Amino acid sequence: MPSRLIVSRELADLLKLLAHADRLRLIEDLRHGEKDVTGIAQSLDLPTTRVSQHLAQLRAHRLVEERRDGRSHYYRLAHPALADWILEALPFVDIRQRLEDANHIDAARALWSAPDNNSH
Amino acid sequence: MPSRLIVSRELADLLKLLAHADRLRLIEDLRHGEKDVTGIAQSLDLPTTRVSQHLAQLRAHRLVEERRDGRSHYYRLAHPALADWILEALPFVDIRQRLEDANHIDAARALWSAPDNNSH
DNA sequence: TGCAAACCTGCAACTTTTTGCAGGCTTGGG
DNA sequence: CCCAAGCCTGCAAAAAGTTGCAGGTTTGCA
Repeated sequence: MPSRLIVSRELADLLKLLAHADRLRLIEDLRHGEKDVTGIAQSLDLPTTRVSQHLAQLRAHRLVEERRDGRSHYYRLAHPALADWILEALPFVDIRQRLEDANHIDAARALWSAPDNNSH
Repeated sequence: MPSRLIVSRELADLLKLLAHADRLRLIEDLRHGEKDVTGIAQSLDLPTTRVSQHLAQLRAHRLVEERRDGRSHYYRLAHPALADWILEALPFVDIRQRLEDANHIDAARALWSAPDNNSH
């Protein structure tokens, strides 16, 4: 039984789901608590339709959970540890391109880890 | 300055690079040491052309390094820690779909972590 | 009841990736 | 020198992913 093959496909699906700048920012945005679609759209400066489409994908794979209250749909990360795991990839991002400016990643990591301060 | 935006794009590029079943298997295959293109192609059961194309992508992003010896090109992971990081995503793969058969992932993890034994 | 806010989905146009194939380069051996 | 092994790249067809828009649903409020 080709277990390795199956797992690699499923892992690839997960990574594919995460491999989009909007969705990564969205996950980062939900890192410090739930938020409604309009709120996310505003803080990421994206049309709500697009945010909704990204959320639909994340929802289909159970990476986010929804809570409805009135007209608003509040989303939260189903597994916050996944966001932590993503942050651990930052050193590799750095390596991937050039070793010269290894410091701007440190700055970015600080930004991402910090509570939301609207510094896009 | 939109640091967050830049980082999310670069992170997305990295994830995109990894988000392919062949490339994940390839990285896993190199986990226990260097190997030449033909060797990789055989153990993954893929045409050498395809392996070569995947390697070109990984090489372009400095995720693998090359060593030539005679007619063979030997590849190795530039950063083995990245392979470890990938394995840490397996619990999320499991979560992503259904919680019922959480055990087949454990089996797969064992397979992936074990030294190469040709059990595809 | 009527209207608007907040979301969601379907769909078509567009962009990006993947894949196989044809052809090219380099190395080692006869 | 010539051939074959081993690998690489270019290219076009196919597949997959993204995006904006039009239109739909539900909820709250007057």
